[in-house]
Amino acid sequence: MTDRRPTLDEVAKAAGVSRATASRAINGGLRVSPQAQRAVDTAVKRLGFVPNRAARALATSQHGSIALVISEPDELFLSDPFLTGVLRGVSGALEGIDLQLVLLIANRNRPAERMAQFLGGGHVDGAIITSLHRGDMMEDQVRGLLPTVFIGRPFDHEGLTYVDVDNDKGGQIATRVLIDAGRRHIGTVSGPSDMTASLDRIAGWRRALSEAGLSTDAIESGNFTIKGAEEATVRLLARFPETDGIFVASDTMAIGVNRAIAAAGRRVPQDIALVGFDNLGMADATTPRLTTINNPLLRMVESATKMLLERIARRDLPAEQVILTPTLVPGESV
Amino acid sequence: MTDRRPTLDEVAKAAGVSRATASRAINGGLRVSPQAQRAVDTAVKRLGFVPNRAARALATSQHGSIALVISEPDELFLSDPFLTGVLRGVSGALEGIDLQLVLLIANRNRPAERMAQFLGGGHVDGAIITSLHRGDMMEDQVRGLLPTVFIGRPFDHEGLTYVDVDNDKGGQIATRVLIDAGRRHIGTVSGPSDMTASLDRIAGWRRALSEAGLSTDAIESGNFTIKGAEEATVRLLARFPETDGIFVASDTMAIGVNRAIAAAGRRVPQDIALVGFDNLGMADATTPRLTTINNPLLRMVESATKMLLERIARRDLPAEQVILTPTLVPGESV
DNA sequence: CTGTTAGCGCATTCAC
DNA sequence: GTGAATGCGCTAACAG
Repeated sequence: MTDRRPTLDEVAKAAGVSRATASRAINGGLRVSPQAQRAVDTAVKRLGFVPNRAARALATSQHGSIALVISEPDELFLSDPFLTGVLRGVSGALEGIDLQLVLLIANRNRPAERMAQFLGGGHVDGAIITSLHRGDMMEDQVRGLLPTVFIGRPFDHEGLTYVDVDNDKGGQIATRVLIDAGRRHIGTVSGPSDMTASLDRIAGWRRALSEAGLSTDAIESGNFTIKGAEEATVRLLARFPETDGIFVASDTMAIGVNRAIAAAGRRVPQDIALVGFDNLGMADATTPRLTTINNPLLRMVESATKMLLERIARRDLPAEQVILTPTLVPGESV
Repeated sequence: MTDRRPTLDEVAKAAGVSRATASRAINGGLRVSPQAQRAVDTAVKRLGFVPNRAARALATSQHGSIALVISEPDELFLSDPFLTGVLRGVSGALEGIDLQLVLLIANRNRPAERMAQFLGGGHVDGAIITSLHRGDMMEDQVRGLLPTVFIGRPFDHEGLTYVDVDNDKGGQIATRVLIDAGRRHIGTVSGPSDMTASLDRIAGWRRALSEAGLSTDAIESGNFTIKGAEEATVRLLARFPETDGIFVASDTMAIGVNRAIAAAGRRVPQDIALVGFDNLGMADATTPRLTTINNPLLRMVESATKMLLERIARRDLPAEQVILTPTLVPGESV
């Protein structure tokens, strides 16, 4: 358990070169003679040398790691495929790159401020922040402190770099599908009001309805959870019994909406048509298959990661925003 | 962006003490006079000093980080609440402890061996490994190399420390519920055969059936995914049309099972009774509410994290296994 | 209780 | 192309 790992010194000695040459050979091999390179390579292999990251970090003041911050104060903690998608995407984008992924999850006991303090502490080379809520105060804490890319537009996005899907447009597309299907009493089960994604989707829903001259009163928050959506739907149907279409702000919530509709003795899509949002696998889980809006999450995450890497390499890049376009995914719920 | 962070030297100078004293004051304050402590404290606060982790790691040869390894070769990557639960649990158990969580996700491009190599490289103080598949070869790579706790029994568990739920017993409980409800043709939609959790649950199912003198032929693998489960159920019902009960090895898969049953024109529970496994939120997503087996995942994860911390503190602890007991969660699917 | 002295392992000047 | 020297920021002996 305590067999000391070989150091660069030992490699150099074994290869019959100086530590400096060994170091160069290991880091790209610039200005190293072929034979020295070979000698070092074999020595490295023979001894099983692995550079000590701490020492390297100390010497270069680069840590070889980035933080992934998930700000989720609720107990619920995104029982959504969203999180999984982000993890998978970031991890995938980091393949082949020698960067560690440090995971920071903010919650009640570990508030966002303390996260931010850690980020500012200079322990990582950069950060990707997602699932941000209003009041997290994360924005100011990282602005100018370290390279950061947000996934999902932050509330206070002045001078910040982020990638997002056009949630407003997505809401519009979804709602228009319902309108085009002849529905005239279209409600929405929205996400929590402290996230920009929720607000933007609501805005799109509202805009499409207004343009069509329809009422925008039927809105209830489902908090991005199954149970929350079920309860929201119950309230919605109580307030607006004539509802014949619902834009559900996430596919996960559609499960709850479906249940409430069934409990009310109504059918999808005959009585009430449904359009969801995300298409991250959950749409397959509903019967009938949900019509939904594709959220290009994986592309967003990959962009975010690439942008972060650029920003780590060149710290003077101006803030940049990337907005991807959502698309309709037909199903059988309209 | 490049405003240098204060160093311990500067704190010491500001506090009018030596670097050593400043260091002691910051690390617990042992053998430090009250006034020196105060002086250092205020200096730290005033300068906004944050210890450099790399330097500290280099000096102490402790990295202040543990790895969470998720071994998921499939593209699917656990679209299951399981992963979320593990992340949340580990993150929660680390609260207040100054340990970073480094996330390692193995997949096709980044095979488990390379993970293991990293782990052996001495960049983290310990590791929690979960979602292990047969052939990952992770076991040998970490054995004796660094403190490690597995969540879910590894295949080759000789001398390894792990926590697990008693999957065999869970399978038995689930199957007995079906038997007690009068079902006599009980199949199972299982997980992938390269995970111990799958095999153990199958074993429990088989044992309960054998004891009751019932057939154990009706088994199909659903691979722990919704779609896989749907297809498995189609096959199962084709092979055994008389099936009147199914033990579904995960609640997530139950969604697919449900769909296949509905597509076959049969009803739950009247025609076919269902018992799932996990109770990690997904059971709420099915109609009727799924009868399932509680998987004490959060407790498992918390145990695993605590055990790891102990093992990091005392590297001579003998291997240890913790097996938690699953319990029945009544629903309306039986 | 305190300060002085050495490293931890590596990258990187700078002469050669 | 190579090696000797220096420092990254911190902790840990040691002597006082």
